[in-house]
Amino acid sequence: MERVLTRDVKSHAGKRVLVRGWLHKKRLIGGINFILLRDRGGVVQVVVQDEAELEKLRSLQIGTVLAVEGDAVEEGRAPGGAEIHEPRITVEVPVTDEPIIEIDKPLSHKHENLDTLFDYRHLGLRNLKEQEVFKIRAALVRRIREYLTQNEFTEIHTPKLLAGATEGGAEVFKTDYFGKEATLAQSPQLYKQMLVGAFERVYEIAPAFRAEPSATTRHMSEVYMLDIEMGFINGLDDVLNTVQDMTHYALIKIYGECAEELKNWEAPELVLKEKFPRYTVAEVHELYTKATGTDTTHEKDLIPDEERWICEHAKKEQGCEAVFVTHFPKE
RNA sequence: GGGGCUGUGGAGCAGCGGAGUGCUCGUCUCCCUGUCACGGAGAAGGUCGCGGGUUCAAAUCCCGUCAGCCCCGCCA
Repeated sequence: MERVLTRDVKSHAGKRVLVRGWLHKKRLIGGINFILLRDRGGVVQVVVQDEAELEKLRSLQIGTVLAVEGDAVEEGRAPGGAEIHEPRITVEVPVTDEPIIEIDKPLSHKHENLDTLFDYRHLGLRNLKEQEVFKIRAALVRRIREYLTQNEFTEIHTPKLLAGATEGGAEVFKTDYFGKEATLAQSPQLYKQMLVGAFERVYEIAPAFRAEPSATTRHMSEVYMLDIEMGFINGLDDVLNTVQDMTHYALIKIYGECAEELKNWEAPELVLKEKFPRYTVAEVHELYTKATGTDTTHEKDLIPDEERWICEHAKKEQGCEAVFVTHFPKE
C-alpha cells in the first residue's frame, strides 16, 4: 500500500491508509488508547483498542519507527480533525533506550541546560516546536537566495581549505594538509572579488572559521555568513540599498509565511521601513553618549551595548529597527 | 585575556556544616473507553564532577583540577 503523510490522513477519510513514522507519544487510557505518530508532515493520532496491537508497543520507547495501516476517520475530537482507527501496527525499528529528552513538552532553553540540549540536539529536534527554528532559518535563507537570484547575482561556492589567510585581522585555524599547513577559510573575500570579474554580481552563503579566543554568543569560531560582491557601483549607497532591499524583502516574506512559528516563539513585531536609517559610527557615539551618559566618543567601534541601543533608538524615533552604521573605523 | 556563575538518580531543580539527599518530569508494574503536558496506585534508579584539605561530622567550608554557562574584551 502507498504511504500517506500524516497531514493527508484527513483528506483520505473513509479509506484504508498506511502511515509510517516515529512513535511520538503514548497515551494509554485503558480500554481506549491513543498513540501519536510523527512524520515530516506533522503528527497524527491513532486509536488503539485491540489488546494484541497495543501489546506490540509494550516496553518500546518514544522514537520507535512504526508503520500503521488503518481506517482514516474524520473526528472532531482528534488533534487536526482526523485520526486512524482499527490499526494494524508493524514495528520497523524498535527503540528500547529510555528517552533523554521529552519531545512532547516544551524544552528549556535556559543557558544552564544548553550543554544537554546540544549533546542531544538530534533528539530535541524531534520536538515540533524546536523544528520551527530550523524551518524559519531555512525559509529566511531561501528568501535571501530568491532575492539575490532575481537581481542577477550568481551563487558561488568557494574553497574552505586554503593555503593562507584571506584577510588581515582575524586569527585562522591551522590544519594539516598531507604534511603541509593549511588554514580554514575565514572569509570568501578574495574569491568573491576575483569572480566579480567573471559574473559581475556574486554571493555565497557558507561557513567562515575564525580562531578568536571568543567564548560568547556574539562571535563563534564557526559561523554561517552571507557574502555579497557587486561590480559597477556608483558608491556606498548602491551597496547599502542592495542589502537594505534584500533584508526588507526577506523579513517581510518570513513574517508572513512563518507567522505561526514566530508567534510560538514570541518573536516581537517586525518594525521595518523600506528605507533603513543610516548613521556613521561617530553619530552613534554622540547619540549614545547623550542618551546614556556613558562616553563612547573615544571608541573606534560600537560597543556591544551601543549596537543594541541604536536599534532600539531607531525603532522608537524612526519606526525601523534595522539600521546601517557606516564609516568604521572612526578616524 | 578579565570578571561572574553552575556541576546532586535518565532530564530539570531544591538542600549550602548535623537525623534517612528531597521535589517535578521521565522509566517499569497494575488500574482506567476520548486522551491531547491524561488521571490514580505502587516500584526501581544516586561514587552529590574529580582529587586533596579543615572538622567529632562535608553534597554543604577551603585549595586544586576538569567540564559547562553568562558578560566584557578580542573579531567585521
